[in-house]
Amino acid sequence: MQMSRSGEAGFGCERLDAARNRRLLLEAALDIVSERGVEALTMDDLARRAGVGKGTVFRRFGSRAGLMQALLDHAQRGFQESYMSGPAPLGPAEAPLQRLQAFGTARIRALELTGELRRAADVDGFTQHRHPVRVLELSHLTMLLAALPGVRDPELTAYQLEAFLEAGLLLHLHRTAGMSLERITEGWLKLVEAVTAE
Amino acid sequence: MQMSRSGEAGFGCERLDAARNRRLLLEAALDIVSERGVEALTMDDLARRAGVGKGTVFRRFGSRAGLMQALLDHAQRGFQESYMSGPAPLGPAEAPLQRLQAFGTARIRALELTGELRRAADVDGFTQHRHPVRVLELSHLTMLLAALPGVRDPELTAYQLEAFLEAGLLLHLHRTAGMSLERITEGWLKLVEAVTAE
DNA sequence: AATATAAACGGACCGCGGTCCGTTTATATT
DNA sequence: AATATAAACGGACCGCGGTCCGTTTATATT
Repeated sequence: MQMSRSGEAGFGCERLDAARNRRLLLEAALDIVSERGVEALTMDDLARRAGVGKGTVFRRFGSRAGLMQALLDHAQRGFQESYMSGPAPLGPAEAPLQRLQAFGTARIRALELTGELRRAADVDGFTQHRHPVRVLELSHLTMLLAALPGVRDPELTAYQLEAFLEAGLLLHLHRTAGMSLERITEGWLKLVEAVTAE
Repeated sequence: MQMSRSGEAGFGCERLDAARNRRLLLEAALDIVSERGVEALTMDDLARRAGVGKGTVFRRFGSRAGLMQALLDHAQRGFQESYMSGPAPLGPAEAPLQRLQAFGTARIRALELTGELRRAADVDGFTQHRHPVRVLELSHLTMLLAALPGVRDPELTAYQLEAFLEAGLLLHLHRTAGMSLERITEGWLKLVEAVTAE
């Protein structure tokens, strides 16, 4: 009988061909996205570029949103480390209020880079709030808010803050409504001040 | 030569067959949605039920999201009248701060009824912020916020408030995160207080 | 009433995301 | 090395949203 797979610790226990195909697919996806943008990526195209069958793509990532999620996860890894264990003002050396403000400021600054990717990973509309990247950010915001005396319901307040940072909204404010990133950032700072005031 | 159509004043200048088909389609769509839910509505199905060609559906509503928008617009007409010209606390007889609070409270209370419809009308992710229903609500919030002394940037603050009332988020908070409507409403009231405090 | 014409119609068609299931292959076991 | 088997593979297939374009029709004009 075959050993049952552990299933823990990420993808370390994948079969060799599976791991190789994952890598091929992610590389091909990144190529397409950087060449022609997020919208232009189709799953058939991706399968062809990576030299695998279409079924394999869906076996690996579940859906188009899942693939985007994987790309986003990879692209955000540096940011995640920064706000979890990096230097001030994002990291734990800084006071909670300033970390909150720095968090949003960084997110808004990165809008041009990762905005499209985030929006593509959010298409779902319902499960978008369960994506690992978002869940992690949310628990981070909740933790920071819980450390401040003026906040009654840190979890719900975290959702309120995160809602403003949603990629679709920020892109709309910047591109369609024509607001400058400075103005949006200022709005973020004021919002954080407001919800944390005693 | 034929008279050029005015194009103004809604759909009053539609050809008779066009107007009839619009009505047939909206009725059929409402039937399907109330019978089997928003998700179950397909454009082919709708065309068949209404007894028209598929092209006609898209000629009328542009897209699935456009159709949902039309349904939502119809469903929300009463609410729109309430907050624009109805009695207190939603209407103009009440003070701005209380109207703001009543607005969100009403939206949260109506979640079970129109939440799914709103989410379906929002699928786009980018143009969702340009839909007439939302634009109207947004300008209403902006106006109320502009009447309060503590608000520096009413337009941006309106977006921040509206972001929390987004249907996908509220449904997630209520159904997935398990928060009661009372708690969510309380969060809304606190948020309004916070962003309007001097 | 006859006519012209812009508007509306409708269904064949397209490309996409996603599924299904018979085939292949990596790996544990002997 | 041979074997068993669970996992991975891949491409035909499906249903959907959306488009295209030849055909029909409401309506203004004569």
